[in-house]
Amino acid sequence: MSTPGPRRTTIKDVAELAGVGVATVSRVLSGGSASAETRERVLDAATKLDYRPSALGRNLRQQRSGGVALLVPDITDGFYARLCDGVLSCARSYREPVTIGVTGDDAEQEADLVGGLLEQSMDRIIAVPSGDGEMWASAVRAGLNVVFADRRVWSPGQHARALDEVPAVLTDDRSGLRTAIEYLTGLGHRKIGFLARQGMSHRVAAFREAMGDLLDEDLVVFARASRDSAYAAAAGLFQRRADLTAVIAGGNMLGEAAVLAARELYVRIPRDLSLIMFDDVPWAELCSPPLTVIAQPASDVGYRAAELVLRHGRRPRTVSLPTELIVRSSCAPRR
Amino acid sequence: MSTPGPRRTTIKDVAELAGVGVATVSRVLSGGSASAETRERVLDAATKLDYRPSALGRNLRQQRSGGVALLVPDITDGFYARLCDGVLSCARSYREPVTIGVTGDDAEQEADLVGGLLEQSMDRIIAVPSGDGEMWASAVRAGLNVVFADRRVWSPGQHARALDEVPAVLTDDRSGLRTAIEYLTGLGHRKIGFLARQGMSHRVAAFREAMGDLLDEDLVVFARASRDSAYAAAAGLFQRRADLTAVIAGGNMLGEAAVLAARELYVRIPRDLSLIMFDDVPWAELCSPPLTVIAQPASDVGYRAAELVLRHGRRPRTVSLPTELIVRSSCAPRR
DNA sequence: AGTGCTCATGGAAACGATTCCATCATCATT
DNA sequence: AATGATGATGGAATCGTTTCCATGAGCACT
Repeated sequence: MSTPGPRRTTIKDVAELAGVGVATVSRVLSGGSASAETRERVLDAATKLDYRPSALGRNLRQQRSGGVALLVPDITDGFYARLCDGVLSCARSYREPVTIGVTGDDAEQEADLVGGLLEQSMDRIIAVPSGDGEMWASAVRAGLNVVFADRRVWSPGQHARALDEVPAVLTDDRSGLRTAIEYLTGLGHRKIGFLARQGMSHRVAAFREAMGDLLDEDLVVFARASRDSAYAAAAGLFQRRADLTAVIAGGNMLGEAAVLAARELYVRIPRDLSLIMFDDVPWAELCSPPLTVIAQPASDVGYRAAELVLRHGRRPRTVSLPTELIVRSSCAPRR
Repeated sequence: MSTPGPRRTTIKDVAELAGVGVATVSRVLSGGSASAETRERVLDAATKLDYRPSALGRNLRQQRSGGVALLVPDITDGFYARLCDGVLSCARSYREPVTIGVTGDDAEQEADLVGGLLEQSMDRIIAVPSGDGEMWASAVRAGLNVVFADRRVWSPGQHARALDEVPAVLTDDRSGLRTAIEYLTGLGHRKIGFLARQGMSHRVAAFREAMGDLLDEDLVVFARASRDSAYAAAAGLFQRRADLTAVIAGGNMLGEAAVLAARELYVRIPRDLSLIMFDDVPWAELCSPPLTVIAQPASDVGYRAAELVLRHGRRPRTVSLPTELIVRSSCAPRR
């Protein structure tokens, strides 16, 4: 059935050809000390045999499989796609493979995925967490090396501080939202809505805070992770509250849904409704009208997170990356 | 430094608690034959100890690491993101981890990545191939279990047929292009351009074939994998050939670039130029004007490819998934 | 009763690397 | 010249699983 082909060349073969012991070969190849002459003989033999150390053997011995895992809610979302890209590009320079899983913003799937990783003895993981702190706390206790990206999660109990030590790479949503809201209120808007997705509680909290007295709790709505749900949430909000004059979409899928729903309901942007969207995606400029957005350095978030988990040096608690309001044509003064 | 914590429970512990040999435990757990009583005792012990077999040990023994690798040109491209999603969702049901790499449509990076996978003893890979047949042929000879997705590559020599056996999941570009071109010629267009990206030679070939006598080789242009390059290619074509009245973009990034370039150059779509884009992305509808597209079932491509590589049953050579022309507002009769 | 067959079973040998530890040579110091 | 320190070296153990093989029990048939 399978190819009976020539056995893979092992460290033993190299040792034999070089006339040394396997231990010496291992040492030379992983930068240990050896005499110049031996080193040369080993290296020679290795190249002659085109020897590639088997990750399998190494992994078993070291009780950990190499590589990094990456958990995102939805790889189809441009933001997370860029985040992945950032991780991938950093990991590449370390020659570490990246295993990706999508959680769909669902705690159960997330727990499943993490369980699978544990089974693989993966011990490094970058996650956009969806689940409860409980699960992550136990994962950390199990020795998993976690870095949070885009959002984080806190220790459930007031005693357990495990999660509070987990490094995280976030975007500065708070300040992004603040400038966005300043911009909108400057245009005269008072009734400002927020379209959120499950798992965006940090962003919602920032919105609430930035809105201050203006906050109308009825104007923040939640959608689940799907496009349909986003559309339903947007359409529902627009129909329910005719007095709404501006809305902030918590992500590009929400923004897309908002544009679509507005079009469907004959709500004109920006004449009837001003729209600001989180995340600057290429189509925001192509859209009609071009969308004013809060740009986030998605790729950098991924890259930095990967650095944190891979370099593993002395690491800062949390790094926060700047956001930027890019004004295009989807906002107008309140009429 | 590392936790001195309680040793991971191994198969040996289970055997001990159940009062049987390790071999028996292994058999029971992997569905071998055993007496009812033994089976129960083993299962009991396993649950009591919360035993999870270590993938590391298994992998070493079986000389192959589990999981699937997936190579795409650019995960930031909506089409490939959806393809990934399809693969991920299929792999999930098999509980197989997926390792993703991006090639950037570059043969060298691709070869690097494949080398890395070999080192990891990954033996199953789904790839959108960029490189030459040589590399893939040698990978197949090395025992790699390859399935091509979205496009394929043929054996370099006329003797070596290794690659021709590799299964592939493709979209029916040929028929998609044919209907698109029929549509355009029906609107009176004769000078039809094609915006391609490196690695899209199959699509270009299909375009050439479908164009027949109408083909003007000067109207097909190539871009590299970046957004800038796509923009440059589109702008170059539009400026160089004022007689162009219609253009087909070979992918959504090319389409985006075409819209942008047209806008920049005051070329009005569809009045001055009709545009059809490969791949129906959400923003195509949001764009102004909404874009006529050749829709491709990206997610299905991924899913089917994953099925092929994971089920590994008797497998068909190649499966071709239908495309669909979705007419929106980016094409108009030639004036 | 003896022979042959089918099972369940457990010991032990892989798999390929790293790493502990003992050995030995070399060299400097007393 | 004897001792100690240093450094290079290789044998062997180890990681956790699967799988080969031998053993022995149970049973049916001659």
